[in-house]
Amino acid sequence: MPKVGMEPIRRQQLINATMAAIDEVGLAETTVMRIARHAGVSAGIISHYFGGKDGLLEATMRQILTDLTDAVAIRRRTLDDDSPRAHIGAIIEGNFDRTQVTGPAAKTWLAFWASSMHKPMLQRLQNVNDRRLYTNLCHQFKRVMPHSEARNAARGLAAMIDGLWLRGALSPEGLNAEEARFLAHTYLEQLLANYDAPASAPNTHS
Amino acid sequence: MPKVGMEPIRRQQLINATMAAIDEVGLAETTVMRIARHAGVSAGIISHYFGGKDGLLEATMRQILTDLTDAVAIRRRTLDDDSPRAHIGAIIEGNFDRTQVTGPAAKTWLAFWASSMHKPMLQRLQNVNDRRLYTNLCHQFKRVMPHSEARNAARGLAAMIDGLWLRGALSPEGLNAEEARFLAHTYLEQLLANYDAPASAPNTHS
DNA sequence: ATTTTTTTATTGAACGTTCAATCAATAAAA
DNA sequence: TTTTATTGATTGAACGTTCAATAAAAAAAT
Repeated sequence: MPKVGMEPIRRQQLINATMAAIDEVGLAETTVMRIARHAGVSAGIISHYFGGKDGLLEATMRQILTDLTDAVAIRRRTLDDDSPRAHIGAIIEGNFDRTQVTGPAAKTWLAFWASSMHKPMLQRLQNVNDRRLYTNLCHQFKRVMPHSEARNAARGLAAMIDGLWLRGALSPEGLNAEEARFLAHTYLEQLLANYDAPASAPNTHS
Repeated sequence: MPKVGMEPIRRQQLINATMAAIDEVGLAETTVMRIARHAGVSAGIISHYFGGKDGLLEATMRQILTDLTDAVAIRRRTLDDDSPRAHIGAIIEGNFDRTQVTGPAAKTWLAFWASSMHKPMLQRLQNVNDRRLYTNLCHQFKRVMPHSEARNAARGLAAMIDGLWLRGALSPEGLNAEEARFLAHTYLEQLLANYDAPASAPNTHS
């Protein structure tokens, strides 16, 4: 089977297999053999392409974070309205896209989240992303409210997004993305209510 | 050292040592030897009192959940005001007490949270607690707003509490409990604003 | 076109390490 | 002397990594 130019293909295969394995049995029981079996290759290949198991795990987390960043960035770039509400709305939407909020990516994300507490490299990646979410939210809120208010709004909305997502990942039924988005947007409207004109229709507590 | 009636003492010692170990190096690298060393006993004693490592981990999670439940229950029992606002406020306060929001309990909690995704017994414990938080919030909100509204308010506040706590556990500086409580209470006031008279002073966006 | 050589990709058994669990031995209290 | 509590060396299983062997494709030579 050795064809030339296998590297990018195998790398992606193994990253996907890693997510599948973590989704299946959790990070603690994800062995290189299980990952290799998912990818249909041998265990040794992991060390060959990623230097070892840790390298593969790091690459997998990197991809998840990249996917999230892209999901947000694309929505913000294709905005027909430059208002803070539109930007923050796009951030919410992007955070509940996550390539696939349901399925392997979701549980993998949470597994890495917990793991990052004690692995400096993962913690660094985690922190960069957390800070970006907060900074972006803060910047938009500051356009319509005092800075101290904006900081609290950003902290609150960031917590709500993570909390919705966390509860979704843990609930047996998985994350109801539609409901999560609704709750986040409703909260956003409440935050903006005192400073901005309502979006399209006033929120009528349907 | 063998005195009679050591069982409850050793059990507590080992549970505390488990939290200390998880706080120190994370769940993945928490071995029975490390726990035993923290407790100042030998590794074999863990199997003797808890049937094995898993038994000890389960007991540790049970205690954390019990502590949380108690922290909420105590505050709700000593309420001088039976209003929904007071009850929900007590739930918020209890959730940010957690015996010690900072320190070993916090990281242990998150570690178990992630682990519960693939361990049925931990998942059951996790679910009972999540459901209780939601049910309690929902019941109080229903006293002042339509049921469908109340459900959303409860889901939103539950997500905010978990999200604040999650971000706190992960941030290098640890959870700022005071700030978290402030954000949660502010959100509560926003949720109640349309249905209830303000608490003591109107919220003046300080 | 066919054969030979070189390069690249992959395998999987072997190795060393780590860990949880066990249990016979031990020691202190009753 | 009996009971209770505890130890810690041992055991067996599981894991990640390594590396010599292998096999297929690509390149070179015929």
